[in-house]
Amino acid sequence: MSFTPQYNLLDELKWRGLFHQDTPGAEELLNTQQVTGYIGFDPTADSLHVGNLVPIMLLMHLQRSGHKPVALVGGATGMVGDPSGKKAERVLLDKNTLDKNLRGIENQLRRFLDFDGDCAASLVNNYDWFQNFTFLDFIRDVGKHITVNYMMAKDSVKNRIESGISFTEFSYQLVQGYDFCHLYKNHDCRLQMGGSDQWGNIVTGTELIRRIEGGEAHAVTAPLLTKSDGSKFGKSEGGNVWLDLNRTSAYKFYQFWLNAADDEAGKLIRIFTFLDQNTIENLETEHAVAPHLRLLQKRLAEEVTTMVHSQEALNTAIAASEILFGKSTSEDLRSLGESDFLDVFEGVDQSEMEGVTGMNIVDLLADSGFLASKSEAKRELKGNSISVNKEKVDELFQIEESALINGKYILLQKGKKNYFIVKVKS
RNA sequence: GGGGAGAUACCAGAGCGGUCAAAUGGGACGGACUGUAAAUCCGUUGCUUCGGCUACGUAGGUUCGAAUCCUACUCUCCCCA
Repeated sequence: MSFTPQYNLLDELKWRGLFHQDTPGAEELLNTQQVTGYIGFDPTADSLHVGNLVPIMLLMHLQRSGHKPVALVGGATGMVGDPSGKKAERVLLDKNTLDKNLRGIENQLRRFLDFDGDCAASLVNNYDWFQNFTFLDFIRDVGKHITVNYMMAKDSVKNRIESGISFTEFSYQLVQGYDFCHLYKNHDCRLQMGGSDQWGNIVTGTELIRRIEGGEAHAVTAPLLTKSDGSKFGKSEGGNVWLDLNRTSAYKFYQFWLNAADDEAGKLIRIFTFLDQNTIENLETEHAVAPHLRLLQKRLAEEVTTMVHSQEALNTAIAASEILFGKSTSEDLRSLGESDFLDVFEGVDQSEMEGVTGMNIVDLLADSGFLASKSEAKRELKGNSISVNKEKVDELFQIEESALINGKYILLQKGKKNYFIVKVKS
C-alpha cells in the first residue's frame, strides 16, 4: 500500500515556527505511511485557552497533511498532575470539577477536527483505560520496564528534586507514557506531539512501547510560545484568553490578536493561521510599508476569530471595535438601535442600577462597580480619564435623563480601552 | 539543639520616637505623542458622609505621641551542631 501525504508535515511545521524537535525516523514515517498521532489535553479548566491553540494547530496540520489525529483528554492524567514546567506541587482537582472540565474541553476540541473520512479524527479519554487498571497491575506491568534512574533524569523531575515532588507527580510520566503505549497497541498510534516541555513525557512513552510492545513510535514537539518581552503568551489585562465565549467574548478575543505587537505578529500569523507562505510574506511587506494600518494584526485577528468562533462572531467583534476605537461620537452611539447596541457591547462588563438620573458621576462610577471606590473615581476624574457616552466629563458632571442611550444605557469609559455599561432599571 | 538576621503598600526596598498614608525603583492605571503600537515625557497608585478613619507580621505594653522603643507569639532566612 502506498501513501503520499498532502504535504510534508515537518517542513510545514518548520517554516511556521511550530517545530522544535523530533525523534530520528519521524519524518520518513510521516512521508511514507498514514500515521495516527495524538496530543493530550489537561483538564485544568472547563475551557481551553489560546495557549492550547498551538497543540490544536499541530493536530489540524497532522490531519490536513493526510494523517489521523487523536485528541486525548486527560481524565486520568488530570488526576495526577504533570510536574513539567511547574515549580511546586499542584493541588488535586476533585472528580466533579474534573468531569465538568473534561466535557467542556471535549466539546471545544470537536470544532477543530474532522471526524469523518479517510483521515477521521477521534477523541479519547485516558480515564477509560485507567479506571480499571489496578495499582499492583500498573507497577508490575508498566513500572517494571522503567528505572527510577531514568525517570529522575527528566528535567520535569530534576527541577523539583530540591523543592520536593510527591510520588504522585513523580509517577506522572509513567501514566502519560502508558497512554502512548495503550494507543499504540489499540489504535496503531505511532506519534505523539506536544509542546517542547512534553518531550520527556513523550519519550518515556516511546521507551515503554519499545520495551512492552517491541515497537517503534515517534515524538514531534513544538517550541513553547513566549512573547518577546518575556511575559507569558495568552494573557491579557483581564487574565487568560479563553476559547469559551462566556469567558472571553468574541470582541475581547478579537482584540487580543489585534493588539499583537508588530514584532510578534509575523510569528503569530504563521503559527495560528493556515495562510500560505506567499500570502504571509506579502502581508508582511505591506505591513512594513505602512505599519500603522496594522494589516498583519487585522488579518491575524480575523483568521483566528473565524476559526475558533465564527464569521458572525468576527463581524460583531469588528463592529464593536469600530465603535469603541473608531472616531465614533456620542451621536453615533445614539444612532444605534437597542439590539445593535447590545450586540456591540456584548462583551463589555455591565451592571444594573436604578435611580440614576440626578446622580453625581463620582457616585455612579463607584456604585456601579466600574471603579473600586469613590476615591478612585475622583482620582480618575482629576486625571481626565473618564468619559460618559464617549465624551470626557469632570467631577461635577451629573447624570441627566438625556444621557441615557435608548432610554436605559449609559456607556462609561476609563481611558481608551476600558468600557463599562450601566443598565438603568426603570 | 545552639547562635544570628529579618517580617513595611502589587513587588523590591528605605525609614528606626513626632514634619510618615510612609523615600526610591519596578509594575499597574491614566494623560500627551502615536498606529487601539514601541520609545519618550507627565500624572496617579489606602478608605471616607472630606470632620476624619483604618494601615508598616499578630497580640499586648511604654509614651502627650510608635512603622520606629519594650514583651510575648507566629512565620522566613542565614550560620554552627
